[in-house]
Amino acid sequence: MKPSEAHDPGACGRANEVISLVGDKWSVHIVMLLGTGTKRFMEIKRAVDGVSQKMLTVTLRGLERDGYVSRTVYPTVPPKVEYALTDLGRELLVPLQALGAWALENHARVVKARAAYDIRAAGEAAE
Amino acid sequence: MKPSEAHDPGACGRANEVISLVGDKWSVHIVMLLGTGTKRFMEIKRAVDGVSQKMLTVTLRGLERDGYVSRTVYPTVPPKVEYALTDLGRELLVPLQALGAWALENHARVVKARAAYDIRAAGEAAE
DNA sequence: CGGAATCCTTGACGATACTG
DNA sequence: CAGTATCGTCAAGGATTCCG
Repeated sequence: MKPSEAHDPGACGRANEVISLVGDKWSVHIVMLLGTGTKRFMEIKRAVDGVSQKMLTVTLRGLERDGYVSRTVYPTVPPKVEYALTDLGRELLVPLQALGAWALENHARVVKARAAYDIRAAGEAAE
Repeated sequence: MKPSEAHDPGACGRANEVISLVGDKWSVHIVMLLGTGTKRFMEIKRAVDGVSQKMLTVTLRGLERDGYVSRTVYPTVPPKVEYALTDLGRELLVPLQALGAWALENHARVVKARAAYDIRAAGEAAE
């Protein structure tokens, strides 16, 4: 899609399904993390700070359903479940990391813009 | 943590502030749309299907605060307010469109994976 | 260990009405 | 036209508990 092109509704609808995944706070974390290699459930839980076990389960299910993540159960005692990126997941990692890199590079500018905005807003409120 | 092990907690925290913007369903739509040129409030509302007036206002405020979007008020009657991407916004557009392009290209694979998963799930439930 | 089930709180969002 | 304000709903998500 060229930038000059109009905002195609149909395309955006379809793209949204994938993008909404990025919207899920934890999905991005997990995909990034699994980009570094196969992990077990508890490893992910420890690595992704602040995630509840429920949300982790739900998120992993969603990623598995969408074909980004594979889930392998070893029927041992105690149970052992490994999560890894699929080919699709590894491909998704590319634009995702591009976005992440941009975010890191430009985070300071966003913070600065926010501070400037808040000062302006405070000034107008006082006037 | 080494660069090869991409998931640096501090970095992810900072990156999240920007990525969480992508999480906002409407923000992406709007940034993409404004990528095609300056728009008025009602133009955006009409173009972005399903957005309520309130959410549009809130989202635009957020984008303005973060420095992605500029807001220009013409004190005429009736009022006229124009929204456009800032330099920062246009730069964000790059990784965002990369993600959007990926989403469009691979949407079919996700749908397929989802269908396969659902069939598997149904089968297990029946067994 | 991994996960399912339950309850419960919060805040995100939509609908509506009003203002400049 | 471009908002602001208020209210009600509703589901996402956290805490907890039980199971294989």
